[in-house]
Amino acid sequence: MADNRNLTIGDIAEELGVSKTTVSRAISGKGRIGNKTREKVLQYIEAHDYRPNVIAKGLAQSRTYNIGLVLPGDYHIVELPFFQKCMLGISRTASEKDYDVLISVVTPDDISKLQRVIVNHKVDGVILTRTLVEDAPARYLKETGIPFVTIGSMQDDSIVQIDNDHRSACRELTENMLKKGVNRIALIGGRQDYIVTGNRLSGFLDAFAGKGRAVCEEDIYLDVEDARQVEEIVTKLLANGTECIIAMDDHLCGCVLNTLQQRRVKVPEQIKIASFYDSSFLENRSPSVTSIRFDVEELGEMTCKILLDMIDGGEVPARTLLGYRVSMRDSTEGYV
Amino acid sequence: MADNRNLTIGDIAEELGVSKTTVSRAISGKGRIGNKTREKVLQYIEAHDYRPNVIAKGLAQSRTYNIGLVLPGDYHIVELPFFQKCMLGISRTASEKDYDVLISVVTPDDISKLQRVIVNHKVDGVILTRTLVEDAPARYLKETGIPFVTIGSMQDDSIVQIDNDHRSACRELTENMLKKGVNRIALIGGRQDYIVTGNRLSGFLDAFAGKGRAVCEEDIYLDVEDARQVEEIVTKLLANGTECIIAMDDHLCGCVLNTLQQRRVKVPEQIKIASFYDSSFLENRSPSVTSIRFDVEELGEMTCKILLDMIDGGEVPARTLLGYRVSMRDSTEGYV
DNA sequence: CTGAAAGCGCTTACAG
DNA sequence: CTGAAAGCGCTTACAG
Repeated sequence: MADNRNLTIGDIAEELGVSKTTVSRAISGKGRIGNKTREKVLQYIEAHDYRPNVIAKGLAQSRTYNIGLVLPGDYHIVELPFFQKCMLGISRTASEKDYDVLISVVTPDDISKLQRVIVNHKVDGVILTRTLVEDAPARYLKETGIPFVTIGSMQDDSIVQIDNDHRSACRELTENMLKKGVNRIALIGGRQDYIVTGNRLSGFLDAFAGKGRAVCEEDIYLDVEDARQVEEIVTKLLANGTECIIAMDDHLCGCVLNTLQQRRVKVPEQIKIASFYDSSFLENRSPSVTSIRFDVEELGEMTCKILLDMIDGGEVPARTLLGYRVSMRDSTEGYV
Repeated sequence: MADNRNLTIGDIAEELGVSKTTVSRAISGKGRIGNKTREKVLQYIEAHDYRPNVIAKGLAQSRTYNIGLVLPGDYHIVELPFFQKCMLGISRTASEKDYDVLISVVTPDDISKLQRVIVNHKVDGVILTRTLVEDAPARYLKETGIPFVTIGSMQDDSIVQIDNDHRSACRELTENMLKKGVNRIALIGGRQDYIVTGNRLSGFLDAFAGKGRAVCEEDIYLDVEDARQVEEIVTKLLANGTECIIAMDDHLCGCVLNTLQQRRVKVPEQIKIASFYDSSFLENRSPSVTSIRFDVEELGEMTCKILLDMIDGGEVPARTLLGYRVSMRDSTEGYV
């Protein structure tokens, strides 16, 4: 194991009485080479468990065989399983192509960790795992010219984007509720800097518009971040005659459920609840919570595949939209 | 920005009329060099925003300036915020020393992703983020001779370990309950393959032994993984006269709370609950849940620091034990 | 089909 | 204090 650490292309060449060029060609499959010669080299390699030094290979080709994965370092965000699942999908796909994943953690006001990785030439391309209205990382990457893609949508069409269809998803969920005869529906969402917040809101509004219904402005709460805010909002909504609350993520939904439990308000009898679903945290609650599911690992895989294609100089679609599934559960039962 | 991509040490040397050697020395600070010469080079570098190619530097020094972070790919585990928080601490510390973090995801029966990274010489050292009784990754790394450390304890003293003191933590928590006059305490824990499970169990037993009390065998449930199992156990415990349930992690605790809620069992009046705390998911539940807190980001930082020392050939402590905090909250109130 | 040589961008003995 | 040269382990025109 430890003793083949230093087996190089030169060693093999010498041992086999051929040139390093030949060995290199046998390995890479590039350039003309005799069949017998190739076999001989390949066999030797196999037998001695030779592994090329990817670093040296990278130097010669100006490649690193690494992709950069940019993760948000903000407090709450980090705890969402979304990023972890993304990472799994990305990592798996990268491995298959002999690429590795190098992480850098950024916050909206500090992208220095990303810059370091780029400037040090440590990656061949980058994946951004969320998109902001004012997206400093995207702007920076665009300037450098390095291949990169975003998970999440952006206005800028020149940026390659992969996303789930949050707008349609939220529309469909809302429509389902309207069809049931639930009329007074409230929406609680996170930061408006996140583009996804706006998309979900649009879907919500689409559903109402489709039915020719008006939305109460006071039923929409955005930029909600902590449990205390949720508590206040829920209190207001209960007094309000709200029939259903849609939470834009599971963290918010958890806060809503806790508040309702404290107030001894029964779900779905007194109020209905729905959420966006990334995690298993809501899975076993009772009642089970209606929610929208995305296949986040698939999202990661697809994203990585597209980035790798870009790095190889291939043509890739400017925008890729993945699906979703609306799971109606106990928390929205009733009203026929 | 994009145009200084190719500024090399050779360009600088030529421009300044010195040798590449000199430039290299000015940058690295190694080797004797005239003060004026150094200044001249440094100024040029500053003015032209030169960034050394870390890859080339690495090749020459047989270094990569990357550390490998091994993450578990098992289903449930991935969702625990523990690993994400660890990663933040590690990444931050690594950045400070100009190192980057490269991730590889392994499962107990497939460590090929880790092997690839090692065999490709892509990292200078490795961090294992959990420890198993039969730890394939640790065994493999030990064989290769590469510097590595584990987050979590191991039997093998030749392996450098960093861990929180789970045993003492669980002992103290249990003692607190015993002191309150709570006698019938049950313990629900995860897989026994995880060394941490055993440590927490030991702490639990320590507390009873310290008071000269016997533990009911039937109050201890290990290898519990899913919500259904928890449900059965809780049902049994309720029939049993159990006064308190200690859950070994927040996922299990969440399952316990859900079951109790379904059964309309009141916490803490009818039964008391305590947990181990990594996340904010239990934070806003009502009642608030008594739990043990660890500073996971600090754990990550410390671990990274120690690994970097090892890589630099420094002496490091074989075992580093970090603290904890027991937070008594509403879920264990009562009994004086 | 095969090889000698230059090159990727750095570092580091070895001389001076 | 400074430099010419070899080397890290690979790739890739250029010849033959």
